Amino acid sequence: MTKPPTIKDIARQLNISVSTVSRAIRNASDVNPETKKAVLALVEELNYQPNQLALSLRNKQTHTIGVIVPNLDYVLSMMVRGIDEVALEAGYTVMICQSNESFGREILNTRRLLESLVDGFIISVSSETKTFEHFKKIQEKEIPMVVFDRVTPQLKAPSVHIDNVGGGFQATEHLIEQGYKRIAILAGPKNLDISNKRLEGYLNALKKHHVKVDNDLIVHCDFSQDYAFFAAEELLAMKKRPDAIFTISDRMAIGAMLAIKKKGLEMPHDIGLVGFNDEPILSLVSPTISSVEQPSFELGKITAKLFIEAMHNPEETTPVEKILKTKLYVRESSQRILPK
Amino acid sequence: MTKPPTIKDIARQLNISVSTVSRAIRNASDVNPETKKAVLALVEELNYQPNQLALSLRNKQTHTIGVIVPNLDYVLSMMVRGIDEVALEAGYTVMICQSNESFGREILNTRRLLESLVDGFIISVSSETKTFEHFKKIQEKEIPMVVFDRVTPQLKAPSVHIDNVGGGFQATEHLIEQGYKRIAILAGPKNLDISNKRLEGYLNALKKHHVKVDNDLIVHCDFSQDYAFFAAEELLAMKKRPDAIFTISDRMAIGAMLAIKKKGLEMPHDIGLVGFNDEPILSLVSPTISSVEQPSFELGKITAKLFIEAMHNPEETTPVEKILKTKLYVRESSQRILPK
DNA sequence: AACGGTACCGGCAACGTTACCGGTTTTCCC
DNA sequence: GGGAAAACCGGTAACGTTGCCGGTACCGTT
Repeated sequence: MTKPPTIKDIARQLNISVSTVSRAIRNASDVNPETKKAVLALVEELNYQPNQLALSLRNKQTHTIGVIVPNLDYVLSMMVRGIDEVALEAGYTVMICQSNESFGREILNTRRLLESLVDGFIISVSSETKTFEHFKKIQEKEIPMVVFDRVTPQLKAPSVHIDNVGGGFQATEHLIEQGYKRIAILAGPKNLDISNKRLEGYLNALKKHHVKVDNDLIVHCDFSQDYAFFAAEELLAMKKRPDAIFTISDRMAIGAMLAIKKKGLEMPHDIGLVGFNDEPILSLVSPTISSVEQPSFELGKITAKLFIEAMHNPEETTPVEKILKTKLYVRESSQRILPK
Repeated sequence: MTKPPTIKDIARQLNISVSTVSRAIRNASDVNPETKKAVLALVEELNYQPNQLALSLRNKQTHTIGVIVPNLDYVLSMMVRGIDEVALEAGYTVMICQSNESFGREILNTRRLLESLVDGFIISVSSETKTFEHFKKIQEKEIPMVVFDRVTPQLKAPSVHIDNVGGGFQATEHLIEQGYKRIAILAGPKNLDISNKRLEGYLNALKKHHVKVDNDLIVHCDFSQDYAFFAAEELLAMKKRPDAIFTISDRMAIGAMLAIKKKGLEMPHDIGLVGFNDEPILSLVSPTISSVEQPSFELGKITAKLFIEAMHNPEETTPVEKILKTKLYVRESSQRILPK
């Protein structure tokens, strides 16, 4: 285990002081070109690499960003790739932690990353999270933080997310326009803002088109396919069953699709279905499923850019909020009226 | 920006030396119980957290593992979750870097992680990677390293992977037993060991059952669905077209499926299809697609465990190699003969 | 010859922590 | 009561780096 060379080794071999070596390596000023050349030559020869730990200790920054995500499903892993892309470019290394949708795990991750002295946080909250004390700690220490995708009004921080209200509206209005009358929504956990917003969009669309809201058609369950399946089964077992379902995620849409098939109903004739996220799988199943697309990769990139900005203007007064537009992709599952 | 409290602050407030504080905090020995109590009380009050950077600098270890993966698709993100799980338990923080299947990016990631002075590496190589100098650098520095999933004989290191030969064999033998005569294989890039091994299993199965190898039925393409689609189209356009296709990934199986449907062929009657990975999507498409399952989450956990072992026995002579069994899931796409 | 300026360099302290050594006081035992 | 051991504590150096300050040598100017 030959220890890596340090600035001291170079100084010793060249019979000069460490200060001079240090200066030679970065700051051209105040150092004889000859000396500098000698130092750089030796740097090359010994393959000297500055010790980042020592630098971090001295400069009080680690050039590391802590990213906390609830999971690494299709959407989030795209977003993470976007974050990674931009961060790497800007000289940051990213530490990705998965909370696995667990509140406890999220707290642990936060603590670990704080201990690692990351320069900042990029966060998407877990579905279990209802209190935000662990994140407040970050803010108390005045460490930059940006939330993305799963944001929450309870956390005053710069945020990047899609227009969830708009997305919910797009999906619902589309179903209305296709002539569906009893449109149900499979929403997520009630504490998740992302779910509430999509629900809000759903309600907005109903209101705009003077459709009466039926609370029996609003169902909350968790994001998993299985839960969505059971929830959809219950919906379909109602006396006056819905003739369309809007699910706020594609995973749930798959669950709903399975329930619909099991019940023997035909899409889009008997019932319409629209999901959210536009995962590739939707064009592979039969019938293909309509969905609201969000620009995941782009969103990740924008988040990282915003973070880096926030990093450089530490004292921004009003937290920025960036909202990205969604786009509805209409497929077989909801298209009763063919476009002319 | 109130600076976090240090051991010095505590010492000053209690009028004792930093050495004593340091001892009080971890090593019970050589410190008066009274003093210790006072220190711990103040630790609590000030909410003191040891500075990991300083610790790392001193102890020459960062308790951080660098993980490099080519992407975060279904299989790899499961594996990463397994790694994360075990590492976190053992007190390590994980830095996940995606190479995006790019050789250059992989090198950059390696360098960055080396600079970050991670305690070790857990690596799955990109599909572009043909030379391994960048990883050799890790070994020269005698930093522990474990490779997983996408391993390569060119890299002498402890490794964890599935039995790729066995998996390829299972899939192919199954197709033979179902009565398919001209079985094609869609393999991956030629430099990927993982692909070559599955191909080897394919050849083994043919040999065992005295089926003649037809080189026209062995096609190499990259892992993407689109490429697989085109490759499958070409296969199906042959004069003597294959009556079964084994693809070494599910993404490719999807591509092949689309080509088969476009051609108007029926699975499993006209043609059989078996994929690899057993992604959930396979049971959602129609027909459902058979596939070779690998225990991804488990594999990740085992990898991390092996890494931690390697960490503690730095001078292991023979690199361990752990091989996990695969399991074939037979679905509609390949089941011509119904089980009795 | 005296002075000011510049080019170059080295020493010290500091970032936060701990290992090691040496010192003082107390306790214990014969 | 003397000596040894135990209990407790503080100072120093070190991990690798850089900012700051002060110092020397040389040059050109008056």
